[in-house]
Amino acid sequence: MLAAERRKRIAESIRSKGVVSVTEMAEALGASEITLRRDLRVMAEEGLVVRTHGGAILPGGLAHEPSYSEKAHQAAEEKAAIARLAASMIRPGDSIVLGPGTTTQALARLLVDFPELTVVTNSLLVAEALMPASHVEVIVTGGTLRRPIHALVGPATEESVRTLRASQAFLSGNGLTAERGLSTPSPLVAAADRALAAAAQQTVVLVDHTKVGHDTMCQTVPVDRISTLITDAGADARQLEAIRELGVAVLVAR
Amino acid sequence: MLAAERRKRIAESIRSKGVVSVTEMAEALGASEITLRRDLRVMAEEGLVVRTHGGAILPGGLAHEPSYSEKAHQAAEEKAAIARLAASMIRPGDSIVLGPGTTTQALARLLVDFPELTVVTNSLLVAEALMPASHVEVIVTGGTLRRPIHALVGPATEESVRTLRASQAFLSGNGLTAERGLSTPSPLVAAADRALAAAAQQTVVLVDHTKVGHDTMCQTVPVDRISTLITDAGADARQLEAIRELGVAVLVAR
DNA sequence: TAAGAAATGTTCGATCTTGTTCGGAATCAG
DNA sequence: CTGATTCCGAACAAGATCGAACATTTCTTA
Repeated sequence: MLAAERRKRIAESIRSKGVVSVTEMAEALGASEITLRRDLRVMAEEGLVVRTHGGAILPGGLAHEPSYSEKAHQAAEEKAAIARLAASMIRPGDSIVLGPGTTTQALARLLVDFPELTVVTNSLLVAEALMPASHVEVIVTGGTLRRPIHALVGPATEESVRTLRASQAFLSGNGLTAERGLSTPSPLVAAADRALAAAAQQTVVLVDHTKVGHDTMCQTVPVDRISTLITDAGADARQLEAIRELGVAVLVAR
Repeated sequence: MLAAERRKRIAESIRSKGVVSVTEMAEALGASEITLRRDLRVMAEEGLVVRTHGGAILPGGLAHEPSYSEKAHQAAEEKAAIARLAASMIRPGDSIVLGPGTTTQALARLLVDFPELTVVTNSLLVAEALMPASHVEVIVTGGTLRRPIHALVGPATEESVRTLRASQAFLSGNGLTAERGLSTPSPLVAAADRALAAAAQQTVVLVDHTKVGHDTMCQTVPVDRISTLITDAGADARQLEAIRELGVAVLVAR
């Protein structure tokens, strides 16, 4: 295994998952931990990653430093798989909407080398992730900063999306059921999500299995407004079937 | 085996896998390692590959220039001093505007523990810096992402500031002279800066000494619209005097 | 066929990379 | 707060890779 090849794999892994662990990568690449640490140190000096205890995360500071352990265990692998499947639905020249959330952020990172694309987002994490995507035009909605999700919400957000039209909106949330559709705990976030969905012809919902069957306070998008659902293999089959019967194309990422 | 054929095979291999190893290719092509090294050296001179220890990789893959983070370290001490002085001008309960730039970002970092404050900004770096500032309400303008300065510009930016009013606008720029006022190289950025300044009763300009006396393409704020200038001790005294005579309060941070 | 030129291979000391050990620092669990 | 665990980097040793210089082969040309 060449050093350059190793670093490339590290870069890929960190771009799709947002985080890498020294131990995991050492095992996956068949190298010792000290070698991985040396790689990460070099990459950190080049600004490609930011070193943390036990691994590294993407640079850009916006991703509030998740001390690794926090973020790593939250279904990062599943989210990356969902993001990959979602990315395959996007065509060059499209205009798309990306909502807040770590899954949409993972999707954004996959669009870095995309040729010709316009992305509308209210998520600062998505905007940050698309910073190196030189062929992607990024339009950020205005609004009030909602710290927990690093996104913009409020009347200004809804107003600034009103004049925009996109082909697809990729949204995430905290809960999804067949009865109530996509939901989040905050009314402000829900209103912003609704506005984003209204700006697109199709709404694609990205949620990992931990959210399927859950319901939270505020409905953002009813099921009949969802055209596609992308989730992972761990999702409850009965819920998925119920959602599918309501006319939603349900895709399971692997 | 002809040299040309060998190089062709090397090029094929590197295109499909992204990397080649000297040892592997030597064995696969039945040539010695020194020959492969010579081939790679020639191909590297032609820009077809990038040489690494043990092999070569595709060019451009890891091309990453840390232009921004580099700039952040220039005159960091002076910028911090300017930011401190600027922060002393802000009162609890104020509404202020922060423009793009590393100096305004430094100012934002000083406001983290500020009680009661509303900040309007088009800079993602400022928004990021204010993420932990739990008592500061952050309003981000909409707009198109301008990557080099991590800020939002364009008609949407100007539109979204139109309904806002603040007491002070803290702006930076790439050049400042008595004749032409504050200037930046980009018309889009200049228009955004003008809109920000128009939303505030007073305009405070923050520039370190390296920018005083410089002039760049697009004027953002004429001198008679500047109420206060904050710079550091290295600035040209004659320029400062000329600016002061035009009615600007000139403060020198130490 | 023979001489010269170009490409290729071999040897060898220098350099770079990698892995192991170990003491210290950071983080976590209780 | 404390002890245990994990992670980190320094220093050294082992192995791999490098280029220079020279030897060898292959190709060209007369």
